[in-house]
Amino acid sequence: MDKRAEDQAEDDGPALEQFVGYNLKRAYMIVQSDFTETLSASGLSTRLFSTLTLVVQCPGVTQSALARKLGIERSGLVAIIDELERRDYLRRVSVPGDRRAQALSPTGAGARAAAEAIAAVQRHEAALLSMLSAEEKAALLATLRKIRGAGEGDA
Amino acid sequence: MDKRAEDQAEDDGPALEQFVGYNLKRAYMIVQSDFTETLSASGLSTRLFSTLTLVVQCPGVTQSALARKLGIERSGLVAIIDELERRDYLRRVSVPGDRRAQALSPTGAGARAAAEAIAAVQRHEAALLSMLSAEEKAALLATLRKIRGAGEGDA
DNA sequence: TATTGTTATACTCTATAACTATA
DNA sequence: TATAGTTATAGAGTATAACAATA
Repeated sequence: MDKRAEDQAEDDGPALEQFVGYNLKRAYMIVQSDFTETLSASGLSTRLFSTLTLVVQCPGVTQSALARKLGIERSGLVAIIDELERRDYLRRVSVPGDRRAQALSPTGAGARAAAEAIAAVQRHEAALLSMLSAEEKAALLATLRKIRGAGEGDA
Repeated sequence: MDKRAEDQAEDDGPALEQFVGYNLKRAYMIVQSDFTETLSASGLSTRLFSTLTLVVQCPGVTQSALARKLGIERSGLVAIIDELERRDYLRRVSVPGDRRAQALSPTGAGARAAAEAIAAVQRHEAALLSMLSAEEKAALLATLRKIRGAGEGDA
């Protein structure tokens, strides 16, 4: 019995395994790891991917609004936008009515990169979760959205 | 309409919302945030909590085996063990058969702290997820474990 | 006064590489 | 040669606090 098998043979017991939070974290790390690997082909990190995807989806969104959508501070968004602009995936354009704000406008290259990345993630996620039936996957999504509803309203 | 309502009124669309990974991340962040807040009363971080819990549950485990259980590098475990030992929650004890290894032995204070933290997390998690029926929660755990089974075998 | 974008800074978590003492 | 614990170091990712420009 090698070390890996030895670890798995030991029962981690109910203490951690009983928690939704613990299982959520472990499952998330599996999916996140596959996700990161999938994206690395496009040279996109998780942050760049979700930011780019949202900008493509909501062209003209301001940085502050985008930071709220992403659930991060607007100060943290600056470096992400810098990088996406450096890759020519989006541009900061001034907003006519408000000279403080920067609207984010995806370029053609950005839209193409987002579409390709989304397609790749769809393929890889479907393969990774192929052990789940369509019903199971739907039930999982419904439950996860319920949990999100509990916490994201009063955030 | 304030800014928060405005953000929510915009549809984030199918692009990100369709992904299990994205919903897993958002749900995980909700639960993790509640978890961290709950633990802060005991002065425990997530890392300290799960490490201490595992040591209490598997007394005598070595650092290398523990690192594998936690899914982190053994170099990263050193500071965690240092901190738990500093708080007198566990001790490094030499292993008779192998002078390289350090077995981790929980103290009485460590066992008590772990038990209290687990009880607190149980209470808070039950309250946070009170919108889920017992069946829903069981189905969620079963599905999450299936996902874990897919990824943690070949890790 | 409040908000937008920005910078500077620090903190947490984690990984990699190299070292030592053992095996 | 390989493994256990350790150290040093670096890299993400994020948060906080402050600032100038603008509302």
